[in-house]
Order: sequence, then structure tokens, then C-alpha cells
Amino acid sequence: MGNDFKDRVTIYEVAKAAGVSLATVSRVINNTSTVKDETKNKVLAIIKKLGYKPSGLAQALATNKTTTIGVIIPSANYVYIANMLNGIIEICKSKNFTVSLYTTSHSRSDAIESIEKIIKSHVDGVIVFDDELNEEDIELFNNYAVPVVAVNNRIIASKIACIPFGYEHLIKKVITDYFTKGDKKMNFLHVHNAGRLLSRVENAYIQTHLENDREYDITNCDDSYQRTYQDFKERFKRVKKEYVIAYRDSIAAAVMNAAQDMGLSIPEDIEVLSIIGTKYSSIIRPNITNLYIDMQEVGKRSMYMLVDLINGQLQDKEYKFESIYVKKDSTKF
Amino acid sequence: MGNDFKDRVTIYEVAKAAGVSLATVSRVINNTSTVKDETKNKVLAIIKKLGYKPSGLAQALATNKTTTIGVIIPSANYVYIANMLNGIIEICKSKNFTVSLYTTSHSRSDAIESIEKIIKSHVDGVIVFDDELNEEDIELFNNYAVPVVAVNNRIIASKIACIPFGYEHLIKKVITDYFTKGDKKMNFLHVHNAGRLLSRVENAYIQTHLENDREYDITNCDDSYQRTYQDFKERFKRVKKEYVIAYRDSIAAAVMNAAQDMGLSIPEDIEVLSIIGTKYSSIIRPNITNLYIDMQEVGKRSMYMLVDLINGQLQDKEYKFESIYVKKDSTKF
DNA sequence: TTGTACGCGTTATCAA
DNA sequence: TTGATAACGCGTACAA
Repeated sequence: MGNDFKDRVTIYEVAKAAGVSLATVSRVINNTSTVKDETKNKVLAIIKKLGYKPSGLAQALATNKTTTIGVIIPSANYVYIANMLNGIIEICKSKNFTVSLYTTSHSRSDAIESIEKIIKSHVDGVIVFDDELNEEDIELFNNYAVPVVAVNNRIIASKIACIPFGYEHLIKKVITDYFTKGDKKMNFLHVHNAGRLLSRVENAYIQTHLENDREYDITNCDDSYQRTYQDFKERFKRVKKEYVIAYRDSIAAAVMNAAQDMGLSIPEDIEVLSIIGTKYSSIIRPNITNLYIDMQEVGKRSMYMLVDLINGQLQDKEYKFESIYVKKDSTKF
Repeated sequence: MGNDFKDRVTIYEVAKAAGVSLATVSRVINNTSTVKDETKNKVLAIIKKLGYKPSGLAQALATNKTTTIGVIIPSANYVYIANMLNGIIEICKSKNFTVSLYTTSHSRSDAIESIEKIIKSHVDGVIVFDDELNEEDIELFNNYAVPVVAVNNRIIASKIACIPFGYEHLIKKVITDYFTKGDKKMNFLHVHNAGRLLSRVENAYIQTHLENDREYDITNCDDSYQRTYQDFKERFKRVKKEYVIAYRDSIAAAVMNAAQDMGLSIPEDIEVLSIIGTKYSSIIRPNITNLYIDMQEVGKRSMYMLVDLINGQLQDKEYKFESIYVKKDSTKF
């Protein structure tokens, strides 16, 4: 077959070589109507010989279906997001969809641009897990009839379904429980621009403290292990007793490592809770107590919902995932 | 604008509404030739009013360019792969490409299927980082004139460039150095079906030992933290001294945790080296000595190379990344 | 069972 | 500066 670049073989060339019309070739490809075995085999042979592959582009244009879905996420670099992505892809493979990936890097302009590109690209549907996009943005998709599943959001419309996360309830319970048994003041790590999920938990944190008339701390914190580690080594020169609520495992680990390096012990002196637990919660020592949602499952579910939405047969347009409390060694209770 | 699903607005409707021909609209969209300001503005206004977005599909069909690249990876769940993916996407954004993601789950049939789909999809280029695909498979792309950058592979052809990884040299050096200073027998964790990279390192490991007439161990190991942890708790009932070479950070952590839970200390009794270091090497305690390649950079570089390849202006079709030795606390030297 | 002809939404060539 | 019109590669009524 050589190495030369042949131009793409078209259905037309196949038809000519097989001595049939291109309609017949199309039928053979798509099994769309009965073709005499004899001609069918002839066509199949030619297809193989010529190495013909139908153009997905032309097919999509003709059928108005791309069998592609768009996925919008802030970044693939977070373990919990990668997990979700994997869940999505798994179902995509079984349902024969392809994933087009768009990341926003926590930038609103990137997010808007993603929407534009996605609409242009004719995807059959979109899964959005990104805090830069608000409801109005997402409804934009609706104007172009592209079905959307919004993860970590509550928004419903004719072609929009959602998978909200339940965190507030649980964090409230964890905190009030701690009030009855614990002995430390709490400190919530505020990460600038870390999105809606963290904000909601932070609000619940504040409210719970206010309702119970308790003192609390909030500390600004970079979304980086190294800087958080340095910051908390400083902090632990002064503070010797604290219950820290961190965004995710890396940050929690930074706090724990800093504490231990300053001679404090976990969980006696310092307790740490990770809001978004991953498998690293069980790898890092001491194991990190965390709030957990199975993101792989979220990914799968979102894809299932999207497929049903595309086919117009989605029953419940909302499916809530409740986080669970996973007690490990970084907290007392 | 309501919530009604309008059919997609076409260039034709824009033309009619603006009282011009569709050719003029096309010119306005693409800035391809001069249009009188007056008509231009009129068209622009109509476009905005109607919410017209050109169909990427039709554009691609007409221009034979999709501005999409395919990325084949085993899974997005590995941190180092997610890092590479992020690097790719970053450059994609600046160069205005879209990423279509294909994962193989270490399955050859999935990998073959990915190739088929990618060829059908008319991507402008492909980045392959997957051990299921051998040279012949990758050359398949060449037959369809789709440029490829193969990561962790050495294969060059008219439209194929590559980014090989340098591990053998370094692992050999690390091992022989250890022979002069170290006191433990080495144990290489063999993971079934973990791909070419690990195999190559394993071969170098064996060869180095043979050349130096040293004894060595090879232990089968699952690519899972939990199972490896259990297995090594068993093993450390018998074995009390060992230098373990593990595939990646999670596995290395499993060995370290098992050792410590069995009363052994790191690195005095057990030393551990991770072949593919990530940021978790510096988070997990004790910090894990590792071989490191900046996968984000690999991703960026592969995309730069691919763009040049697509434009027919790639100078060097091979760009090697050498791993470096990062000494941490899990080994003595 | 097979072929003809039109449509999908663009770009691009050629005239005007 | 603008407008017809032919590709691009395929699916699909409709007719044969």
C-alpha cells in the first residue's frame, strides 16, 4: 500500500470501482436497507481494497448528528475531575460517542469561548462542570437546541438536566457534631476563585458557626501545595490547636505536613478535613478524613442522562449526589 | 429570544435577511476579501440579530480542515497523563484547536477502534501516548495523511514525529551507583500490561543486574494501591530489607505504608524508588525518590510539534525527553 | 434490489 | 465590490 499520501477515498470512487451507484455503497455501509449479497460482498471487497473510510464530517452534515459530546471542565489536572472525565468517557465508548474536551482554567473568557466553539461544532450534547458558567450562559445552549447536563448546579430547562451536589447538609452536621465533642476552633481555608462548590461550603460553615454562636477563622490560601505548606509552617509557630477545613487532599496534606514538621501532632493538636476526598485521602498518612462523592459515578450518570436527554426520553431532569463523611485519621471523630 | 428551539440559522437565511448573496456573508465571516463597509455592517447586524453561528461541520467539509486534533491515551486517571493532557490543551487553546479525547483502557481493541474513529473524524492531527499501539498501527494514520506525534515512542515517517523518553540510561546509572553504596537486594515491581515504558525500564533493570553479576527480584504487582498494600504487608512478614522499584507514586506509597505498618523503617530497612514521579512524590511522607519527566512540558512540546507537522514546517522530527533523578527521603542515596 | 437527484451548510472560483 | 454556481462527501426520498 506504499507510503504515498493518497487523497481520501470517497464513496463515489468506491461506487465506480464496484460498478454500482453511491447509494448502494451507502446502504452497505449503514446496513440501512437490503442489498443483494453478491453486490454487498463486492462492495465490501472494494471498500477493503481501497481502504475506504466514510467521512464523519459529511455524514454528520447529512444526518445532523455528530455523535460527539462536549465536556467543559476547569482543568484535567485535578484528580477528582479526571475521575469524572473517565466516567464520562467510559459511557461514551459504550454508547459510541466521542468526547471533545474544553477547559476553562478558571477563566471566564475561556469559558465563554468554549461555548462559542461548542455551538459551532454541532455536538449532540454537552456536559458542563465548571463554575465560571452561570445559568444564563448555560441557557445559551438551549437557544441552539443543544442538550446540556450541568454538574454541580441546579438548573432545569427543556433541554437542560442537572446533577447537583449535596454538601451543605453534611458539612453542617459535621460541624455541629464537632461542637458537642471537639475542643478546637475551626479554620476554613478560603481559596480565591475556587468556584461555587467551595463557596457554598464556606457559607454553610459560616452560617453554622453563627447559628451556634461560635467563633471561627477563615484563612486565605493558595490552591497550591507548596505555598500552603509554607504558609502553615508560619502559622503553626503561633497557632498550636486548630481544626482545619481544606479544599482538597493536596491542600489538606500541606496543612498536615506543616503541622507535623512544626512538632504538632495529628489529630491531637491539629485536625484536618478535606472537602473533596479522592483516593489520595487513603494513601497519604495520616489518612485524611474527607467528604466524598464518587466522581467516576457522577461522570457515568451525567453521560447516561445526556444520552437520554438527546433521545428525548429523560425522566428525571435532576439527580442529586449526596456527599458522605469518611472518617479517617486526621480528625478525632 | 424565548426558549423555543429554532432550527439552526444558516448562512442562507442571513443572506436573505441582509439582502445580499451568501457569498458576501461568507466574506464577512472570514474576512476573506474586501466588502463595502456599509454592507459589511448590515450583515454583521443581521448575524447578531439572528444569532447566527457558522457550522463548523460545513466549514470543515468545504475547507478540509477541522481544527481538531485527536489525543489517544490509556486513561485520564493517571496524574502524569492528566498533566500531559493539560499541557496539550493549553497549546491547543492558543493555537485554536479542539481536542478529541480517546482512551484505550489498556485494551488493544479499544485502541484500534480509536484509530478507526479518528480517521473517520477528519482530525488535522493526532497525539498518541499509548502502549497498545505499535509502529504499524501508527503508520496507518500515514496512509490517510493524518500527521501524528508519538509520545514515548521512536518512530519517524513523512508525517510522523516522536517524543521518546530517556529512562534506560538513568535507571542503569541509579542501579550501578547503588551497587557501590547500597546494602540491599533490589526488587522490581512487574505490573502486567502496564506498557512499554515499564517494560523498557524492567529490561534495563535486569540487564544491569546481569552485567554486574548481582542477584535481583521481580515481583508481580497489581496496578492498584490497595492490593499492593496488602501484598506487601504479607511480603514484609518475611522480607525485612529491600530496595523496591515501583511504577508510580501510588504504588510506591503502598509499599512504604505497608513497610511502616509492619514496623520497618524507610529508608533504613526498605528503600523505594518511583519510576514516574509526580507532585505527589513531594506530598506523600516520606517524600518519594523518583525519576521525573515534566509531563506538562511533554504535552506542550508534542502539540507544538504537531502544529508544525501539520503546517509542513517541522524541523526535527524527534525530540527526546530525558528523565532526571530526584532524590527524596525514601532512599538513602 | 438498485439508481437518480436533491439536500446538508459552507468555501471558492469565476464572472459580472 | 458583489453574485451565481460548482465543489466538499455523504444520506435519503423517490422512482425504476
